[in-house]
Amino acid sequence: MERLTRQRSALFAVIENAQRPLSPQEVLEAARHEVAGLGLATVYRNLKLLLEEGAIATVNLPGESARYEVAHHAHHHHFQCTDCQRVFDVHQCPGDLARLAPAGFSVARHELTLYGHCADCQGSPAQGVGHMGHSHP
Amino acid sequence: MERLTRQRSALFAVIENAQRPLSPQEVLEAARHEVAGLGLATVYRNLKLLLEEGAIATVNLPGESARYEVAHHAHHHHFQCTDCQRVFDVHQCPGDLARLAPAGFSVARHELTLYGHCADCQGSPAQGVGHMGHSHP
DNA sequence: ATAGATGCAAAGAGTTTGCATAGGT
DNA sequence: ACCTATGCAAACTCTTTGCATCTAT
Repeated sequence: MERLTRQRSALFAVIENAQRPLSPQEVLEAARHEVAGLGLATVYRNLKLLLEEGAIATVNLPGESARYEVAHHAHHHHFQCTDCQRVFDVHQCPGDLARLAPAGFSVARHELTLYGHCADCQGSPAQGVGHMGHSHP
Repeated sequence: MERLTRQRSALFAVIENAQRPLSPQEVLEAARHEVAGLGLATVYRNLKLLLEEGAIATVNLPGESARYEVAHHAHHHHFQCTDCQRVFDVHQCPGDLARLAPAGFSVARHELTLYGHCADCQGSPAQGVGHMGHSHP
């Protein structure tokens, strides 16, 4: 049976309260405010557990390592700001993408990532406003 | 100035002749048929060089490490077969995705990946026909 | 009390870099 | 001859695993 430890709840709370998908490192840093000696291995182990029980979901963007967000089962996509590197949810979907595949191929699923400037980075071409740290410093 | 070595031309030939994006490991294995003692570091160094001179392009799919293909500058997307893991080009594009982003966000670019069964894997639910190896054995 | 969870450190996988040598030009 | 490119091995980053200890139940 699973146990409710301080680290597990802190870790989940961090993901739940984030307004965007977080990397394991970001989760570690945020959760350490709550649980001082938290180790990175514990973060990875709990991310795997939370994934298995469906509490969180993996966000994989092209060329980036995995981020994690609370599982909101609705189909959605992601937007990455090319200034601040933060990732945001996009709840719209172009739909009907099956027709794009070559003849003889069947399409079951798709992933879409949009790139551009987020609302905070519109005016400032080199850095965001600084709500949260950059993924790529 | 750059030199034309056996390894560099073999390496580029492999990518040029492939009908799909290849991983560094796949490039190594294929190029070794031509240049016996080829090292992985040489593959990585030449991939970087070929990228810089615009001869090849990186193909980044969500959750996968980078693959490489010849640079055909036309905008296109990719399809990954969920059976054989191979990646194929998709030359169609849904277009007009800017409208999907949240208000205040500007969209400059997008990446789209389709998933399903390729032509070869239509009938066989567990493995492909075996033209080339699986990325995830 | 007991079995799962933690933290540390070591082990893996993928990619990059340092260095002496080989080989284009 | 010169100087880039190569191959090997070590370094690095990210993630996973082994193990002794801790702790929720």
